[in-house]
Amino acid sequence: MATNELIERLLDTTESDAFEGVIDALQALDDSTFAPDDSPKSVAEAAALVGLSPHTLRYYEQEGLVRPGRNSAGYREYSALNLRRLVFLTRMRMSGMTMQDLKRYIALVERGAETEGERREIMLAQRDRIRRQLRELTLALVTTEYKLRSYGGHPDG
Amino acid sequence: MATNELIERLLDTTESDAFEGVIDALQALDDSTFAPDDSPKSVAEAAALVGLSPHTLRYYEQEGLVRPGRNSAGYREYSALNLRRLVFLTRMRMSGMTMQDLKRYIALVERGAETEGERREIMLAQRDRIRRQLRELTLALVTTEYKLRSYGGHPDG
DNA sequence: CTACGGATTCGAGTGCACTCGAAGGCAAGC
DNA sequence: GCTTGCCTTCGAGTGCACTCGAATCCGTAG
Repeated sequence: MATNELIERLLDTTESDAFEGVIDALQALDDSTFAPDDSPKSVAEAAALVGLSPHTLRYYEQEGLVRPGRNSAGYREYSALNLRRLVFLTRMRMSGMTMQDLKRYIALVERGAETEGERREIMLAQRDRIRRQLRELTLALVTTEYKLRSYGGHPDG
Repeated sequence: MATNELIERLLDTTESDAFEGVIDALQALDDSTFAPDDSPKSVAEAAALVGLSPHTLRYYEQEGLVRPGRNSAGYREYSALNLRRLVFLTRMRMSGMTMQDLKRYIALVERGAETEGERREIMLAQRDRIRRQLRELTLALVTTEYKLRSYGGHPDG
């Protein structure tokens, strides 16, 4: 998977120009991975593409986070744009953003460009949370490495 | 806070010797931070030191994760060893280890040194989970950076 | 002696994010 | 035309990890 390679490059990067380049590359990769063509996807197909269950996708819709179209039989049809939205939602959820905050954010998106300032605030707060989590996770990683090294030594669990 | 500096050094480190050195340094720092002296701590003091609520500490005890002593009045007394255990528990919880797995692990610890092999397996699995999470968080960070850069541009939320 | 903060136990309640089940509709294959 | 399988809606149920409340006990300060 080329994503890993790009992430490695990102983590090694210090100049902000290269950083931006990698971000764009990852975005392009996302688009081709999650929306391989323009044909609308059923709820099952969309779920498989983004790694959620059909149930969860319906739940997200009910909460106002996505609005897929409907075909003549009333079935959901997820466009490439819908899929991009779903990928964004899963990323944010995985990074600990709550459903409530996500609903607030998406409501702003639907209200249009004049809400960008407020959205920016939300994303800045989210970035801080992610950074703090990265720190905590690193600490946890250190702790498990320490445990792994200590077997046969320290007796304190 | 010196922890951050040590983490920076850790993340910049490639030789495994230096890696181990930093791990030990962090462990020593932990010990002095969370058990400043040898006097046993009350449930409120212990909670403040590790950043949990007294309620949660009692809950952990009820689940068999710590066994603080008791004073003559029946109050809990957390020793330095108990505190180390609590720090470990919070680190593992923060990194997404479930209460069930933690209970399993601690039960093995209490059974003594002959369970080290099994404990090692659990910690290896935990390390993998943490690494995966680091990857997911990085992806989420990239996504929020992308959003932050895109305001004024892309119209797709 | 009494008030007070903080300790104890126990079981019940909360919030989050799904997750499921029931009852039924639609379209392709035999 | 009937089965099969995925689709629909709706409300209810689940699992996790706390979190709280009520009733009671302990020890120091005034």
